[in-house]
Amino acid sequence: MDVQIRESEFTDVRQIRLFSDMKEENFSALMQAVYVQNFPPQVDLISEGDPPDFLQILLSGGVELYAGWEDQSTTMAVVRPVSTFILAASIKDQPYLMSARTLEKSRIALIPSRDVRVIFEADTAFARAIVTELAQCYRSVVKNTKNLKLRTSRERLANYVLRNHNKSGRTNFFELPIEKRKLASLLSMTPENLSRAFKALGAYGVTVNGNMVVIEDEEKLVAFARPNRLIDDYAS
Amino acid sequence: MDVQIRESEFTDVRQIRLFSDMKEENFSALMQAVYVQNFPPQVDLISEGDPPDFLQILLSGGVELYAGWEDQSTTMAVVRPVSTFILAASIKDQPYLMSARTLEKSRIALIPSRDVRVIFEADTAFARAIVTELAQCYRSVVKNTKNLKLRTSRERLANYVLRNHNKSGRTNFFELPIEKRKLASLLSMTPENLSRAFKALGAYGVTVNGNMVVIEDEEKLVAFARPNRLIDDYAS
DNA sequence: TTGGATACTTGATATTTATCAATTCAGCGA
DNA sequence: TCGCTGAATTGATAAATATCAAGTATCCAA
Repeated sequence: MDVQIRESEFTDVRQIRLFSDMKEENFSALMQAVYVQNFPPQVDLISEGDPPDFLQILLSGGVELYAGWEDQSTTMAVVRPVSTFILAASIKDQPYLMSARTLEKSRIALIPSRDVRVIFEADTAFARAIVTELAQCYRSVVKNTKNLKLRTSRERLANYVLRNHNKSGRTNFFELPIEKRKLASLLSMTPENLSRAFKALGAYGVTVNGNMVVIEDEEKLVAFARPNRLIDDYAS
Repeated sequence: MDVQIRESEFTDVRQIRLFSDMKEENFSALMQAVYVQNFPPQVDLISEGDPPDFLQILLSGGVELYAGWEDQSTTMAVVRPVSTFILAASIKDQPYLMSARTLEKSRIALIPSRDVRVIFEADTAFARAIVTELAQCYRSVVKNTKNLKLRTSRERLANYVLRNHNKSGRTNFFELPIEKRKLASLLSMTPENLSRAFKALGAYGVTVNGNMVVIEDEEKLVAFARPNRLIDDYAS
């Protein structure tokens, strides 16, 4: 059942970089076209190859972007609120390259791609924001490619642990935000390999218990992971 | 020694999608700021981590984009004329994520990034073209990620052969546009592995002699490579 | 609280890919 | 044309990663 966007969500969406600078009237016009839906976990939102009818905004919950080939499938990214996804397809009006499914109970706002393209033509601030967003997305994927091509699976895991450690305030522990088999796929490894890789990081002061990861000796882990701002820094 | 842009190159540049729709006066303004340089082969043009002073346009020759981490290095892409590179860094004014070097004798036009950003604000057609270009770049890297994560090295090579076969007019043969060790790096494999992979493709009608690749049985190769438009189609 | 489903882990083994070493081959300048 | 240099190939081996098969832990619903 489709529902209205809530006042607080309206504010959240307005604060996304993509929309924050656009003219009030254009933002309102976009929000007129929006509709919001609630989804249970594990629901397919879009399938790769489909035409991009909507730009989607995750309001709450979590979404997995994944892609397949023949009988294989791999997790490409995890989206957390509040942010948009599949912007490039919407803008180019080209088929989705990735599928998306909810990880958990999620609320998602849908803006018809047509409306996005219309406002894009009309609002220069919006156009500028889209450029920034796309450039950011592009750079993220390039970093990910470097991560994949230049590092072993253990090194990828070690840097993943460090990134989450930093993201969660350097408190020397954090909870894995996704289940391990999805993390394995995201890092391009099998669940078995991930399990063993975690064990191997024990030598560098990392211990895992369920979803809880503890970093006992950050220095040692850094020495092994050798993080690099041109790969691991999400900001730049 | 810096030189002037040639009349024919001016026309070539004007025809790049990125510039084709912009106002004459703005294009002229950009071209005023341009300077052109000739480079011998194997010259470093930019280094990852550097600030993006210029948007570069390859007029003739060839450029390799590569990236490193610790003592490793990998080829990320090969640029052919006439096209721009490192647009995202220029627009975002963020450090380059990749280094670039000439593969052969090359002519390159340099536009100060500052000028690009100024004209970007002033010319909506240019802004729109930049969005299209960035979306295209993003989608290319996503396809590449799928290629890397979902396929074995032999499958990547088989699909590489098929793509070049199609690009060169389906004449059942083509010449490798780069040396094999760079191709190996591009496909994320070692030169030794590439050599053996080519040999293995013999079973599917592919023979290699120096830089010449012959496809004797396209059907058989397709059956092995299983190309997919959401990975191998550069257009969409 | 209990049973069943599913994720996770562990061990054994297979496959893929990388590394190292030794030739062979090809291009190029003297 | 010769000889040098670096690329490419080949063989042997090692390392990384995947697969298969149990077993264990965990979560959730009845």
